[in-house]
Amino acid sequence: MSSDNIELATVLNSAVTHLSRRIRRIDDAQDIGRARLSALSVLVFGGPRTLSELAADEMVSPATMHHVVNGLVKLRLATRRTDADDKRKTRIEVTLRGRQYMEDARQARLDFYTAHLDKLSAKERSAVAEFARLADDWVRGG
Amino acid sequence: MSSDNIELATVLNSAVTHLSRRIRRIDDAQDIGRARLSALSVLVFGGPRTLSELAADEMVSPATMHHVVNGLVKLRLATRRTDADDKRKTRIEVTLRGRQYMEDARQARLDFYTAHLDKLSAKERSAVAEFARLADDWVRGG
DNA sequence: ATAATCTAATTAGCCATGCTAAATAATAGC
DNA sequence: GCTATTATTTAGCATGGCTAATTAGATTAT
Repeated sequence: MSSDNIELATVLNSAVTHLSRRIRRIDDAQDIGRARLSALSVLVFGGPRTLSELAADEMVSPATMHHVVNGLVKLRLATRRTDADDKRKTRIEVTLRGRQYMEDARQARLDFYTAHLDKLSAKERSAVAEFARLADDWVRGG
Repeated sequence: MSSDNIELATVLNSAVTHLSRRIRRIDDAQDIGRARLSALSVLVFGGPRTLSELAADEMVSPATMHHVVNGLVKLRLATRRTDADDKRKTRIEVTLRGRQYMEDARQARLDFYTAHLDKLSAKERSAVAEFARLADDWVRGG
């Protein structure tokens, strides 16, 4: 572990922190809260799943996810129904309305990114693409 | 706006989303919640300020920040006192204990980053550094 | 000097989002 | 059939978000 990497980690930590805050502000412009938006995105991009699976994906307790899903269902962004094979399980599925909602929210983020990417050189865009690839590795590898 | 940039924005959005989730898990290992941790970091790195200023920094209402600061003060991570020049204003300042707390929390994040950076080539590290610089620009420029 | 207006924080009430614990119903294993 | 395990829901609490109202202090206008 070199001191250069400590310095780079510090700079990266700061950048990711500030970027996350900025993205949060974009997300906060949506009508629903962060927990609902995040759970909805798991459903939209990952497909239907049981309440417990969704809770595990989001790393919260089933009780918490129960509340979040209540909110999504109330807003007609998702539906819940008993699993066909196991009456104890509840399957959660995104609605068309929820899918459209997510698309709008995602588009707001993409607009932020593309506005900035459009101003970059090919070399800079290449660096961004490389970072995205590395970050994905980090998250997958733990 | 090119379709390549839309694709890159999509990939970057996904990477930042997943990375943020991962960082959140690291932060969640701390005893205090996100709002308190975030407010504390503003005080540690940006210095003492009034309650309203802190609320504005965190983009929440003064009433919300009032509650968050109550929590920090109760845990002795920050102090509050009436401003010397204006009796309506409350100044919030981090304690030594709070400063140490923040350092521990930050170190947990840096450990995550350095563990991954240590495995990168010089070229890859250079891309990460470039991204950090760009992201900072994006956040500053709005 | 006094009154009117503005400002900063606090209180009050409500809702969302976290948790643990307990309860209920369904399923699995013996 | 009975016991143990599993999935969800309910209950209670704390944190963190909001708006509205209140209180006290500061500034401005008369």
